[in-house]
Amino acid sequence: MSQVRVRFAPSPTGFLHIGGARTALFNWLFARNKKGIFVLRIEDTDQERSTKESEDVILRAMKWLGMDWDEGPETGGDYGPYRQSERLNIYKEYAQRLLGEGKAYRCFCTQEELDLQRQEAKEKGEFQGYTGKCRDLTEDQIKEYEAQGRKSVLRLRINEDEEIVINDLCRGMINFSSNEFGDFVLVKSDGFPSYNFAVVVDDMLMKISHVIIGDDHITNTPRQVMLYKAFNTKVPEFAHIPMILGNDGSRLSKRHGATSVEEYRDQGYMKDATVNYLSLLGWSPKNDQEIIEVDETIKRFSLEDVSRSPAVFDNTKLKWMNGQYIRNCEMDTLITEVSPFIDKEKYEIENKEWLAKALKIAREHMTLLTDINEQLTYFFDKTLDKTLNEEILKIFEKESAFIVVDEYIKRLEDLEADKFYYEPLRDNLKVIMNEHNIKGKDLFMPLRVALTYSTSGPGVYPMLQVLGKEHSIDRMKEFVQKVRKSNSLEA
RNA sequence: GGUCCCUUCGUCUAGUGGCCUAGGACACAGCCCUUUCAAGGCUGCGGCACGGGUUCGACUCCCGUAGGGACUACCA
Repeated sequence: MSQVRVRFAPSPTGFLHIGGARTALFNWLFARNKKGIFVLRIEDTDQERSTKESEDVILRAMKWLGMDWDEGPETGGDYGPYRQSERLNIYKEYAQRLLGEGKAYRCFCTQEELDLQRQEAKEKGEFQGYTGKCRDLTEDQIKEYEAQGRKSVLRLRINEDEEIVINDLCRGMINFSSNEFGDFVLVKSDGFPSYNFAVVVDDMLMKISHVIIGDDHITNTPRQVMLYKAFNTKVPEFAHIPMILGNDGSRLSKRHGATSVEEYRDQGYMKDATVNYLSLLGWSPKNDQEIIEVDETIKRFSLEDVSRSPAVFDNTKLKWMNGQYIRNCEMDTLITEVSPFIDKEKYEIENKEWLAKALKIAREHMTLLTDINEQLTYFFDKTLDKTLNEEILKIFEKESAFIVVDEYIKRLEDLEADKFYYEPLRDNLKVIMNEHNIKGKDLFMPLRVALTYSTSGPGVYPMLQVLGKEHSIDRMKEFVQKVRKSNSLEA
C-alpha cells in the first residue's frame, strides 16, 4: 500500500477557527495513525483577504495544539512550495494543458452579464449555474473580445449526463450528476486559480492520498472529481467530516463567543484539554473513556468511527475537561502552562519549588489556567483582602476562637521551620483540641480565617505549609491584633 | 427553488436485528464525604423526530414525512 499523505489547507484570512482546528486535528491524527505524512498548505489565492499575519497566527495556533507538519511552509518538503501564491506558474501550466486539450475554454462574460443571467434563471426557477455561453467561441470572436479589452476567465467544460460517484470514507457512496454543475471557473480574470482548481492541482502534485475535510465542502468534491478526470489522474480518497455548530445549532461563528484557537489558549485552556475535547467532537474511542491522551487517540483513531452528524460545541464540557487536566497533569506541565498567566506585577514567585507547593493546593480549585491569580491572592499579603467582614467577626465572637489561634501561634513558634509539614502541624493542633475540647468547625474556622481572611479557600495545613513558619505566624498575629482592635472599638 | 448531507437524553456520544427496561460523559437536582470552598463518590432527572413497511423480533434494514444544515461566486 502506498504512503498515506494528507493535508490541512487553511486560507490565511483570519485566525485558526475551532472548526478548522478540528479538521486539522483529524488529518493529523489520521496521518500519525497511518504513519503517513501530514502536509500543511497555505491557500492564499484570495488576493483581497489573505495576509501574512493571518498565516503566522494560524501556524502559531497549530504549533500550540501540538500538530506538527512534515511538509509545509517553514518546513519545506519535496512537493513545495506550500503557499499557493508561490505556485502560480504551476497552475498556469496546468490551465494551459486543459485549454490545449479543449477540456477548458475561455469565457469573456462580464460580472454584470452573469449576474443578470443568474437573476433570470432564479426567477424562472431554472438551473442557476453557468450555461456555457462562451463554450464554443470561434477564433475570431475571441480576438474581437480581446480587442475590446475584455478580460477572460478559464472554465472547465463539463460533460453532460455524467455520473459522479464519491465513495466517502465516513459516509459511503454519494452520487451526483454532472448536469447539476455549471462550467465553473478554473482561472480567475486576475490570473489566480480558483479554489477548486488550485486544490486539485496541488493535491494531485503533492500526491495527497486522502482528503479529509469538512462536509460543507461536499458539493465541491464532485467538481474536483471532474477535474481529476480531466487531468486523467487518480482520484484521492475522500472523507467528509461533520461540521461543528454553535449552541443554537447554526454554523459556529463569532456570535457564539470565542471561536479562535488562540482565544481559548488566552482564556486559560490547556492545549491537551483542548485537543482532547476537539477529538471527541465527531469521533469516539467507542468505550466510555472521556479523558484520553493524545498518543492513545492517535492509536485508536479511524475515519470509519467518525460520526456523520454535526456536533454542537459545548464550552461547559470543555471547561470541565480543562479542570481535569489542571488537576491531573504532571506538575512540570502545569508549571509550564500556568506560568505565563501569573500576574508578575502582583506576584513574585520565589522559585519553582514554592510554585509547585502552591499549585498543589491551587490546582484543586482551578478550572482555567487564568484562575491561578485568584488562587495566589491567599499567599501574598500585597493582594490579600484583609477586610474584617461580618462573617469573620462573627466567628470571633466566641472566646474559643481566640484560644485556638493564640495557642496555635505559641506552638508554631516552638516548631522548627523545617517541621512545617502535615504531621507536626496536625499533632500540635490536636493537643489544643484535646486540652480545650474544641473541635470541628470551631477549631479550623478561626485558623483558616486568621490565615486567609476568608471562610472558604485552601485547607489550613496546606496553607501553613505554603506560607512557611514566619509568614504564617506573622499573619495570624496581625489578624488577631486587628480583630481585638475592632472589638474594643465596638465595645 | 434545485442538489447533497444529517437526525439516540438540553449537549457530546455508545449502540451495526434479539445482550436495550437504550449505556457513559457534561450540565442540573439530591445525598454522602468533609475544618470551608472545591474536588471526589453515590443516586436521580432525561432520549431512539414522526409514519409506514421488512422481520418471529427493530434504535439498528427499506420507503416516505417533518426538521436541521451545507452548497448553489471570478470566496476559500
